Amino acid sequence: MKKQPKKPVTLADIAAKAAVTPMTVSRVINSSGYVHTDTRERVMRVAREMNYRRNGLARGLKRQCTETVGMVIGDIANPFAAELSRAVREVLEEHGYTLFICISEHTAKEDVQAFDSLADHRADGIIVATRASKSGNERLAELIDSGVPVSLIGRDFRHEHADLASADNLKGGYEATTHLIEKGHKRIGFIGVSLTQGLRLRRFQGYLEALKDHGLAVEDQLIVGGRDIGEQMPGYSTEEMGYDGMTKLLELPNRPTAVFARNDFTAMGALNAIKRANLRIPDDLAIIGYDDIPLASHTSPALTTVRQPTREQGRCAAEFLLRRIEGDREQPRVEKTFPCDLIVRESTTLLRELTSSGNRKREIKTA
Amino acid sequence: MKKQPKKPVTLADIAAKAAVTPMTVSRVINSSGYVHTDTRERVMRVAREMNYRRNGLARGLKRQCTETVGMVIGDIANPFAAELSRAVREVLEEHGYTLFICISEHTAKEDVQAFDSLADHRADGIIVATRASKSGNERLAELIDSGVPVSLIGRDFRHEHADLASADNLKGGYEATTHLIEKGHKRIGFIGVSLTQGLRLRRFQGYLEALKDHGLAVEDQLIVGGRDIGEQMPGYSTEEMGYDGMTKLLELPNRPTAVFARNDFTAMGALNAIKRANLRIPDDLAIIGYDDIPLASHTSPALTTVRQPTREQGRCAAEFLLRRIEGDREQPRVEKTFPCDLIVRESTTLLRELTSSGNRKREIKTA
DNA sequence: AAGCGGTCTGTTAACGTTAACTTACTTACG
DNA sequence: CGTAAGTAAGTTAACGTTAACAGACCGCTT
Repeated sequence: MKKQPKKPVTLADIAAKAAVTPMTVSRVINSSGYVHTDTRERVMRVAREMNYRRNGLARGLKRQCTETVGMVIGDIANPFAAELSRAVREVLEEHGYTLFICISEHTAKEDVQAFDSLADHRADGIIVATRASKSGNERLAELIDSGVPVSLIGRDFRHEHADLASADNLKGGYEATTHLIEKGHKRIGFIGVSLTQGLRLRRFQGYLEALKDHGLAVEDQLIVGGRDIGEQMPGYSTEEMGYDGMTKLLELPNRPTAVFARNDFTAMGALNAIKRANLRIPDDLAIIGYDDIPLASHTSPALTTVRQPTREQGRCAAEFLLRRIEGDREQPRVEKTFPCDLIVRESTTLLRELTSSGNRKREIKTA
Repeated sequence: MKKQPKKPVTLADIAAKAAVTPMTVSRVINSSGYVHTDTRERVMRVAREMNYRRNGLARGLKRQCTETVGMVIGDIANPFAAELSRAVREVLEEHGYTLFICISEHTAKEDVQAFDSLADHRADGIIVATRASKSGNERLAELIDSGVPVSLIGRDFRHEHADLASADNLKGGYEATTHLIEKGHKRIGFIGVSLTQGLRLRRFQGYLEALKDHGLAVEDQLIVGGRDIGEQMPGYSTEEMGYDGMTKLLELPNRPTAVFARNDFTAMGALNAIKRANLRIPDDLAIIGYDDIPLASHTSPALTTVRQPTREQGRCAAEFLLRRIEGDREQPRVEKTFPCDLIVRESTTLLRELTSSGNRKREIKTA
């Protein structure tokens, strides 16, 4: 009497065995409507015996919702994205939604693919945490127009009906740079973008603005790394970029005294290059990262960096999305920007500053 | 004549506008069967105009397959898992499948939840890369029994109809330890497990066996870190564990001369603790990690570690799964184990060894 | 001219579930 | 004792798609 495992058990199968109609079984499974206690127990027993699993496809088709949310991120293995997804999941779970994650590997093509997959499989909503791209934005706009609830995290894209949670990376970059300037640095490099591509990166804009506001010149040769070919680079390999970029900077006849790295991984690669060159940090070269990944406090010297409120952004985006899913899909856009915090650690702080405070602005000699 | 964005466009809508039946539209959309060129073009035009998106639920329900595969991983932000998922996706994409990822955060409860979600939404197969747990294994067995194709990566769980790809971490751990022993170390610590929990960790078993085979005693006090409370720890925070563990080891009256860390993050935390204690690596303390994450070659000193063939495992698991999805779901289990490579870098190699080779076995003084 | 294979399109009936409605029986109360 | 409210089921018809089959027409062979 062993059954073929091929065909999954359906409500009808259970109904037959329990001498009721599929509708009654449905009521039992969903605990909705009236069912007599005896019947309920009988049905439940049979369902368990037959190892019933509900069919989400049929259910979703009929009910027009799947209790599922998709999230698109550019790069797994990025502590920032990890924390984001964790926060998103937390919120969704409280509301009974399941999170499915798609990875775009930072390419526009797979970004679009991910949107399509999620939309086609009728996710109730989509959270987008990937970098903007032309084709991605277009497809996104199409989906939003056709009624798919969308919530963005730090993506440079606006739409009337898509909410946005982001960090104030412009200010973060500004403060990081200002921090270095206040330490007396006048020649500050940036690792991780090309000048042309960089304009899309808010923290880089902050860097430029800070230099300008303090009357410092932007030197092309101090801006290194970043490939112009569409940034097809998974974040995890950016330490390579940091190492290479810093190596390039060190070869300059007149090298910078401080460096702002695009993110902490880049900073760690740079850190390594500096050490290999037998230079002292921060005495010979100060360095600042971005994101405050867990490792940042575990390098030596510990990395000065900028923390963005990751959990908050994730939770916020999830809440925005749920409001849209469960409420009016056409409601006007909401946008929330979270402030960033400068986390000062050793990589920008001279040892003597650590003990004696005061006299902050000080000239640091160029090498 | 603007339409309500609420109701998604269906084949019937297109059919009406294009003066054909839904079946014909279906044929056009799927490029199957005969359709006259004129008709095809007309239908395609209308479909594009109306911004049609196919309904994966209805499609999956009717066709009994969703062209979707689910993957469960314990921890996003783990370079190992990232590389795995990348490889899996690669293979799946070649075969027209979409990958959805679920995160279990290393808890059994969410492991089970992820399995359920994927099964309920009728993923065509599931790739499992999480650590084994009792409840997880049970649910997994149920699903496999009821015909869901499952492929495992490095999970300590066997089932007649679930394939397995894994790395030989026992041997990896053995070789790592042997490497240290050959460098003359006699007191070798392990950071990252408790003695009781550790028996599930193959690389730790390798450590124990290597010690035994070389006539070295296992000292309880040299084995630190790892919490007994179900290992609820996301990998990204393991640098904390490395730092704390190493700190504990350094406080011992008779500290080890070498340390094997559970993974590279742990090793990096330990590295940091050693530096803070102003000890030299590897002179005072040699250290070896595991996984060879990209950062491992960018620490200073660069980290000796064990590399597992990550891409290969991912591709293999995906191929196993596809064979099962597209072929006989009841075919006997296939299992493939990949060898690991010891990657010797600076953290276990004395500087003088780097220049002059030879005379490998040498006594290293205890501090 | 009958018949055959190829082309094009339409019809029907599911896939598994559930919203909405209907039926029937029970109890409760003025 | 009639009727309203509550309980416990069953019936019907979708949700959007497609497999399977059935026509209808074409040109081509024999």
